[in-house]
Amino acid sequence: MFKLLKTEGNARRGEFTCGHGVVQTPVFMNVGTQGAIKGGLSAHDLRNIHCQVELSNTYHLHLRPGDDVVRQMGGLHKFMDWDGPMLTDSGGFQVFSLSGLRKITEEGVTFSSHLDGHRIFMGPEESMRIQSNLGSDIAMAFDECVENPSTREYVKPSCERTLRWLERCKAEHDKLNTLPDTVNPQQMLFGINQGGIYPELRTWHMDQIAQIDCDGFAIGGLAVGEETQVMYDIIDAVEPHMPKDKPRYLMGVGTPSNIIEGVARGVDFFDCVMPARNARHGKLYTWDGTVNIKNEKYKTDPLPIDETCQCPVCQTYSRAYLRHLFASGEMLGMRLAVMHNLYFYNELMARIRAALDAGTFGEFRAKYSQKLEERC
RNA sequence: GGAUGAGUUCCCGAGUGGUUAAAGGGGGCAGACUGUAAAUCUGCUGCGCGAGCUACGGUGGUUCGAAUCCACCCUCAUCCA
Repeated sequence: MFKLLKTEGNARRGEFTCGHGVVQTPVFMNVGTQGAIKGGLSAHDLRNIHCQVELSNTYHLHLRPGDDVVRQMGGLHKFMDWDGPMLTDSGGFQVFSLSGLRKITEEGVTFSSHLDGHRIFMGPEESMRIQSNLGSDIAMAFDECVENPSTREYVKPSCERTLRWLERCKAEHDKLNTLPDTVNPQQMLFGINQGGIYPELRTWHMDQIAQIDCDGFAIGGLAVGEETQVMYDIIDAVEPHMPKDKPRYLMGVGTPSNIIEGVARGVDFFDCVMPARNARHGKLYTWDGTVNIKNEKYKTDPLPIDETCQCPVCQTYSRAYLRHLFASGEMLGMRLAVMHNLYFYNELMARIRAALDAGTFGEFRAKYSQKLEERC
């Protein structure tokens, strides 16, 4: 259930309710692919850094420990001790990221496991069954995330197939939700728009999937090779074709600037591995721009990562200490860095929402969209 | 006092006459990362803008040419008195 509270231009302030709580949007979902945030964060940590929605992955959890195991353990919420809203990605991104290890047919995708090479077949029905076993609040449709740029000749039949897959996802999802022993009977389904960098394919595909009764719609297949401006242009093209009364999710995006620009274009949900991965690699976010904490200039810097940041890391530790932890390869360094960056992203969304509430998002965008990308 | 072995660029370490500013590590410095096959990957790492200069313990020598060969010296390690 999505409630649109306020708009400013195309930007939307909303409230999304699912089985595990209410989500204030725009929201950034914190990525825990394998049921854990890389860098050593627990669900308890996620609460402390104001995470609203946790995101995990169908393909990875199917491989290990197995969605049957997760189901037996009471579902992913219980398994990882996260009682808040949760979204599971369908495995569609792995069609892109593991492109050397899979084969696509009308029926679905055969992967060679990146762990041991064994064959795994995943089609729309399999993805839905796995996500049903995981018991997430939002299941994503199984799609093909197509690399950019790909030819129109490739993208057109691909997004037509992704449409057929969505129909199959919807049918299977509805069936699974009514089973007496389903893990999360309130699980919702989001459809995914594809169409590469071709506006007419994108809008055609969006019009088609919008006719299927999904709980929300995502724009997928962006930030996978194209220029940033091309991504924005595609969002601008697709947005008018998206239902106003349902949440929109821009998958896998992005930088703080991408998120601000996405909100400005009418997006409600985001997720990205970037803040966590960058954190593990020493790139940290501040309200003045980014910091590479490994740099020599922070060797004796007594200040926190960001003086204005209220996160548990900035309340306690100096840049010099963080730098030392990275230089020494101490895992605490990564853990603290990830905590900070995810807190920053969650705080970014909170400020975006506050600006929307106050009707000052335009000013916020002007002030921060570029700044947050730059080295400070 | 004697016998062996060893001293290479920030460190370890390869290199036994020219293609060697010197393999490979480490360390250091910097960069990349967008629904996570990533605690990963990529550069740079003697000085100088440059012609070039300075470098393989030291000094001298052999040679067209030496980190590599010779002599002596210094230092270190191990063993014997």
